[in-house]
Amino acid sequence: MKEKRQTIQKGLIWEAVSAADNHPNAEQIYDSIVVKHPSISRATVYRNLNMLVDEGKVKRIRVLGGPDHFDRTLGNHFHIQCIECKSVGDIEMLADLSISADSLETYGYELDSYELVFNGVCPDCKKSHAAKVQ
Amino acid sequence: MKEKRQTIQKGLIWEAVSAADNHPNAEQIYDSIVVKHPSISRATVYRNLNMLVDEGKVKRIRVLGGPDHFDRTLGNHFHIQCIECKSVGDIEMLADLSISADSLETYGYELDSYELVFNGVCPDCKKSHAAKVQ
DNA sequence: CTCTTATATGAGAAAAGCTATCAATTAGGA
DNA sequence: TCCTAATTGATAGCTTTTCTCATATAAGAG
Repeated sequence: MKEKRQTIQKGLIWEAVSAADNHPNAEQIYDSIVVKHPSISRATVYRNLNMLVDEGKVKRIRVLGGPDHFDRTLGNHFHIQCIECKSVGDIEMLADLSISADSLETYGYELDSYELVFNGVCPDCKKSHAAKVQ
Repeated sequence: MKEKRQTIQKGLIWEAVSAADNHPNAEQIYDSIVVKHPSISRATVYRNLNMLVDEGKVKRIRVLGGPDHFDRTLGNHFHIQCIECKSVGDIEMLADLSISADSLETYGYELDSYELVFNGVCPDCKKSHAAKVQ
């Protein structure tokens, strides 16, 4: 009795996250699937995203005042969210936080994960500001 | 017509955040105030916490799967949350992220803030594990 | 000190995001 | 093909936070 069945839905959700060039949230993933597979439920999307996160195949990106975003885990990088349009972009590894993470043991904690998210104004939104000011 | 009135409630909320040695969430702040000032409303607590965050007097700590926590901003430090008991602790500055932050401009972003949260098991929860296993 | 009025509050409804529940469906081994 | 536990879809429910609006109040004007 192994357990962990492969289902159509699981496949579609994994595809949707993998294919996305942005960092979609659960609703956006649902939207992208429901066109081709109208019977899919939001609950299934949330459930499977959680599974993928638990399995380490997908990273959950928690942002200020909005739904979680999801990212196929491909190497070490951080994220930056635009505080205006809410889009999420990638930031290449800037600091080696794994070193910092190790020293956490001096605090008596057993480290599980860490999350670094930058907040700023993206190039596009900066541009539209300039347009408005003129 | 300046505008930004000082109220009893504002004072109480600021006091509550300042006095707390842990990193309370909105509900805990409400609870600590309501004993002495029973008429205070949750809405007022949320409203004023948001103001304090906007003014930079208080830092919002966003954690996985739970309410935001709040911390009086005192110098540069990060946070670590126990993934079991949900308590939030302080971590002294381990890496100079302001340097990393500067280089974000190469991405065309205008940086506003960043947030680094570690997730792990706190000393107390580790202890109770050990107790159970034996 | 009183009047004025725009800001702030309190109470509760509502929104947003996510999880729980459960009957019906289905993957996949026997 | 059959069996059965895992999974799904639908929806209710929960948690956290914001919104709405009538009422109360801070603080400047007179």
